[in-house]
Amino acid sequence: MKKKAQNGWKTVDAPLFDLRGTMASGQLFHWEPTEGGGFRGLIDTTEVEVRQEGERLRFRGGSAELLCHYFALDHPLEAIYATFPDDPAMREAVAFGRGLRIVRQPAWECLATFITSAMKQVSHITAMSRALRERFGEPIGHGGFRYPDPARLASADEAALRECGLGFRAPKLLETARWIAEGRVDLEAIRALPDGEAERELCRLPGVGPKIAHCVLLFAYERVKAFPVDVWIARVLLHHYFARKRKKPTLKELHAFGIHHFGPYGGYAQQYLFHHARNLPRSTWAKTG
DNA sequence: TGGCAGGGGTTGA
DNA sequence: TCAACCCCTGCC
Repeated sequence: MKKKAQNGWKTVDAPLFDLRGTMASGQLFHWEPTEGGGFRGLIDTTEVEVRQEGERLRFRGGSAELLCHYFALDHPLEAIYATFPDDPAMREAVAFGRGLRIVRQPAWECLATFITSAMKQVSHITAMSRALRERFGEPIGHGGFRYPDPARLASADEAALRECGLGFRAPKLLETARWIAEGRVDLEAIRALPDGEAERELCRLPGVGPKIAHCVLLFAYERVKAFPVDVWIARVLLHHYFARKRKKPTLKELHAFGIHHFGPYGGYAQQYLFHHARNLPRSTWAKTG
């Protein structure tokens, strides 16, 4: 791991890492692209600007350790790929997304962002995240804002959240923020629970169902086997693995298939399939719905 | 320019 | 199992 300061810029080795792909893979919604082809954002409370130069990251703000941890540069990607099922869909997805990593996100920010994501496209999730930060978050550095903590959102009123574009998600986020601020739910305690129990605890929260619980397990609690099934993954699975089935599987059945078929790093497999699917022509999915 | 369909899900009946 | 929930974006 190399580090070298120059005008505040430092570098760190980042072999087999695709920064742009990771940013665009639907797990992060608050990084702003910069003119130099990089990104500016916050890692929890630390303002960071980062860009990729070959197999290295050039960054300012934060430390090499912080970036390595956040971007999960310690995950053994080649070994993870080796656990994936050897089928055409998976091979194509890995070839397309090589270097994509599942980031270690702060739990509250991850949970709150995914509560706002229901029935929304990436561009709008990004807009809601920005609006919430700017309205309720603490300002940091050069125009950046922290994600508002549960206590801050708990003290907001629903109308203010709706003004951030949340629509019917506003009361859900508000209630969940209150539960956490009041100590009725402890996200760090959930982190320590086994997968099944953690999922059940998350699903108690208003606005959290199986899909969002699986996203939090995967993106915040590093449960790399967790397998969120959203409409994109459902499309992929139906298209590649259930095309000949007469009876269309339910979401629950698709989830069970995903957990079983994709192995110990199912969450990684899911992320590669998702990222690949979203970048295929729309006509690919015309028949699968 | 305006109108309309539909979207990365949850929930309650 | 299914409609309702907000509202913004993209498309015609």
